[in-house]
Amino acid sequence: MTVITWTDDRVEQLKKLWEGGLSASQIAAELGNVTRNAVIGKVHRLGLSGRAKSPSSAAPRPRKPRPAQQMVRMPRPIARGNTALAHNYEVEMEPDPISVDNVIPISQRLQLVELNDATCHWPVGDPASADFYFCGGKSVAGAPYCAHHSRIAYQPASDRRRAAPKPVR
DNA sequence: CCCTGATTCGC
DNA sequence: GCGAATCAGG
Repeated sequence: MTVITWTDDRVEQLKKLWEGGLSASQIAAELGNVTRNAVIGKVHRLGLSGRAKSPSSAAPRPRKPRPAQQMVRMPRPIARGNTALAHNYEVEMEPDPISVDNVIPISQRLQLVELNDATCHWPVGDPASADFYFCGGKSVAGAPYCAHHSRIAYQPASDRRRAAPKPVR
């Protein structure tokens, strides 16, 4: 497939047709092998964008944040109640800096069924283990964790720039 | 919804 | 530099 670019010939024809008042799509059809987007893009690059264009088109466009598909950024896929890990390797959860996990009073510890909006959902220990439990502390408003654990759970971790693969468009 | 040009931005 | 995606307007 011959992929021809903008040869002098085609550019000249483009200019002629454009200034002739033809629309971008018409020009694209005339030239062939190009889309009207390509034509418009080229026209702009050539600097002959302003024809007798509509003033409305020159309307001040503030800026487009262009989130494309807005992607919901979760704080972190922290281990929720039960991920049913078949594997046995060390659960790499954020190690508690102050090691509160070991200090949570047994009386406060909860089983899954005991959790509610007011209790901290922070899992402690191996979910597959019998001594697994949830923190059970007092949940902070808007968070499923107590003040201490929500601080851990919602830590920024890392801001990645644009790691969007986007192989096909 | 069709069209238009305009703009942005990943490639 | 190129052009698809996206936008805003008619």
